[in-house]
Amino acid sequence: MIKSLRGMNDIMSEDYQRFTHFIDTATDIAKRYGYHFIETPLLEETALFKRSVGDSSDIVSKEMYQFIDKGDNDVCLRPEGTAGVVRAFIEKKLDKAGGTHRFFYHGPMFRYERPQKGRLREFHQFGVESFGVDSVYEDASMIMMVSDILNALGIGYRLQLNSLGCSECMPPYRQNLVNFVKNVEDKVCEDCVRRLETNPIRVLDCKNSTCQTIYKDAPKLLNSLCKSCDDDFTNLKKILSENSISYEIDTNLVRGLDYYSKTAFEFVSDNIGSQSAIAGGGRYDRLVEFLDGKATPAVGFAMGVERLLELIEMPQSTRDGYYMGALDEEAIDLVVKLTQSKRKTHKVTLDYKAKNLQKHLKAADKAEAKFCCVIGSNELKDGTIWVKNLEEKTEEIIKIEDF
RNA sequence: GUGAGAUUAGCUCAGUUGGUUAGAGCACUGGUUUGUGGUGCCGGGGGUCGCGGGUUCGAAUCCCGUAUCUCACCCCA
Repeated sequence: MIKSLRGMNDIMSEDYQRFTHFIDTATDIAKRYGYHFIETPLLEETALFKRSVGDSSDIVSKEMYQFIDKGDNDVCLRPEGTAGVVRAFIEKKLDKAGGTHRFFYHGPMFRYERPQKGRLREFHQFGVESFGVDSVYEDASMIMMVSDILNALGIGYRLQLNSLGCSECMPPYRQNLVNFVKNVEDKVCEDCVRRLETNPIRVLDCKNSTCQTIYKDAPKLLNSLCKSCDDDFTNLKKILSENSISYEIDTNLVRGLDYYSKTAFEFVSDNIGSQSAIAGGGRYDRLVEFLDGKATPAVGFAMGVERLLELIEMPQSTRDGYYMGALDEEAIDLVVKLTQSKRKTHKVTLDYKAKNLQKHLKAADKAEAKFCCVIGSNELKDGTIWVKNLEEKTEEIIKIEDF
């Protein structure tokens, strides 16, 4: 038997209900915030991700579905959504056009990882990107938007906040941190030694308790911010508080992708295991420039759809539409005909076989129909149809032409 | 990529120190109460026990390999 590839799932039945409910809800809210849908290709030039996400990140260095296509191009399946949207933004020359441009997207992403709960090789993200607004109010709006989406879905969360500084204050801080860690290099774990080379800021959220003890005295990013970054961060906290969004400051919160600066945020859930981040994002003012566009401030976030599906409270399903059945063989053709016309306006479940009334009622109940409609020899003779409202338990016999 | 645990019917799971034809509940399906459901009664179909080797007179059960899932690390949404 041929099975689906490791870490790749079929989405159907109840999962699909949840999936579309999430996408519909998030889409609706994104539109209210002024965002427009964008669909970018699943396949992009590998260089795009090397330059945006960063060569040193795990995502690019070991998790990409990368191959040479028949035209000798080095391509890969997208491991995340932002890079493609930024590429499209620049390619359509919206950077030169100026103004603000807001996009949302959703679709599959691919990373060659070891699957576990909340982590798949093909997974789905819903994300938004805002270009051209440098005000921290935009960062706050975006956080409130995520909050709106999660609230609409009945999902509980904690919001963690940090500032990663800008090109002015981050590099000196990074150097300070590297120096600090180098002095204690023999005491920290292997992973941290490796991080020193790849992504030094990452040592801060190392889960090793020995490391954590050592890093208590490490220089703090929030104490090293320049005036502009510090003001923005203070402002952000103020705006969120005024809008009743509660948050916790997490000085160790580091986004995994290279392009983030200033505001970084993560929404986490305590109810889905170790893969607890359900949404993450932040500001990336330098990325458009990195990808050869005209410098444009930008901020965005992405949500992991599969992680959210487990947490969504689904609205109670209600009876809807009609169930049609025949009590006698002779009535089947008429039932089929009536079903066809009823389907122009309503959901109709049709049974092709003649059965007794009890069977039909059971089937109608299972189909979650609101009305059970049957035709037998009596109805056939009188030109009527028997209709029972399964919710109110009322029934009536009506003329075929009035049905 | 590392470590640990799982895998038996469509689903959730039993299965004794290795011993006849591998079970249950739910689901599915047929009959029935002679035209009234979601909650009656009686029956039926459905499993190369994840896959491949090995040990044994005999393997769902023991051993080895492998795939997948789960949990943790790592990473991230």
